[in-house]
Amino acid sequence: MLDQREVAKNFEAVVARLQDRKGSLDLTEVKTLFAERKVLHVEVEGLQAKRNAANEEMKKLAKSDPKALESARGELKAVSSGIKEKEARLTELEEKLEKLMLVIPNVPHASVPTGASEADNQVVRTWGEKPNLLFTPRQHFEVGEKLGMLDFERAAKVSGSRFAFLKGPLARLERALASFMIDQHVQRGYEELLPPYLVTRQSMTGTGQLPKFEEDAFKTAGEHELFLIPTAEVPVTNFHHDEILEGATLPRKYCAFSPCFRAEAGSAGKDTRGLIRMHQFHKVELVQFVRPEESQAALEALTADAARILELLGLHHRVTLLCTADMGFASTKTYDLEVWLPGQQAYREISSCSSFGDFQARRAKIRFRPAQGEKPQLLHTLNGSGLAVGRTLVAILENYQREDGTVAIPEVLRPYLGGLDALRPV
RNA sequence: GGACAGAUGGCCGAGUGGUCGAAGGCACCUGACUCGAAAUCAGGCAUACCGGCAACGGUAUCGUAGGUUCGAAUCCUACUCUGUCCGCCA
Repeated sequence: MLDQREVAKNFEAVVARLQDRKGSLDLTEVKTLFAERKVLHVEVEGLQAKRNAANEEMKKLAKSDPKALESARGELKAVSSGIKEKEARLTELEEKLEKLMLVIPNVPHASVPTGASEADNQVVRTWGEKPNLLFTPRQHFEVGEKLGMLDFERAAKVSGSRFAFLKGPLARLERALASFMIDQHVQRGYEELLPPYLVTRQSMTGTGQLPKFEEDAFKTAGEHELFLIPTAEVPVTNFHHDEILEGATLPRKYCAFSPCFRAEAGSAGKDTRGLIRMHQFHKVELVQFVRPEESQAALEALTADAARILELLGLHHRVTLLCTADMGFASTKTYDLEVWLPGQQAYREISSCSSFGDFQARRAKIRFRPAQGEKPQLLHTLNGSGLAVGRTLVAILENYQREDGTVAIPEVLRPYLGGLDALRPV
């Protein structure tokens, strides 16, 4: 959520920058409501002050003059009900304003390129090179099925489309990847959290998934409404909901492994084959809580922490800076990590690292005290995938495949697989 | 699922319908004392919004939402959450 006062103060500039995003919205109503609210607010406060003063008199009359008390009581009753009416209108206005504010996206950082589509994203750097395969590389699902370790048909029977069973060594590889990533991040100063996979509406609103993107989420049936997390970002960011952190304890860095659940509404027909786009997948997430002045540097560092996993796995990839049109709702700036998939002959997103400014902190009420005795203020949040485990598995299957259908296991993962050096057909 | 208990400031914890933005304590800040520190003493110390250069003044906030009342932290109702015990279960 944006700061209402900032929006009111720099209205033109904010509107202009929001126009650069896709599907920008009209903010004139916000401006009008803000002005109206201010007038009404002053009015209500004045009336309340009068009532409070009158009540002081009542206190005295109660002792000295019971008769005058009775007549004054009638008058004050009218005053009180008048105030209540105005208060109700004010509440209504505020709710309307709040509702509008909740669906306004974050303002892109000045360093974010303006663009009209993902074609305007900028490649910032590239690591490694495309593997030199002396045969026509297969796509990961062909590799997996040939190995007899990937079963979409049975998954469809059990759960429908966009689910998969992994079998044997491939299932173990998925677990190994997650453990490897977590171990690496813990070594780099991230604290591991194992979060709840079901969260409240409030938590989903705190990080920005709601109210605007409810159709993307799975939620529980029945009167006990809970949402399946689309990413560990939601529980981990809300870990500090409504808290004031001591400045000396910043930055706080967490990593978390979790399954992620996504309805994938509106992506019908996209990536229908394979493991790229699933209703359920595993991800290791990095989340940071930092001082505002440190968030830009923290984004660079967090992105590097995520990219480092790809480097250790020897996977060729590039880092792109998303343009204004391609950024997520809550983000001020986002780097995507795109891994090379020889089977697809394409770079595919495997991590998305964002800085949110105080946008999430304002929604989730996360503050810090800069120094003892100083006033609490909103901190900045960041997060990024480190990495999407399923897509990493895809990248390994495609990049490490051999002509005979076996798949080499990257050195760094072998200790997690009992020394296994390759996947071989069963 | 059943039975109780509770929800107050950064933390702990008092609170009779008006004298309560809220005692007291802890933590923290300033000053005094001290060579310095500890201890002690004095003062300060919630958040948000509005007005003001400022001092300061006003308004709201005691889990959430309603209600009663001239007036609610205090009374009533519902809800949420937490704790304890019992049952059930991985």
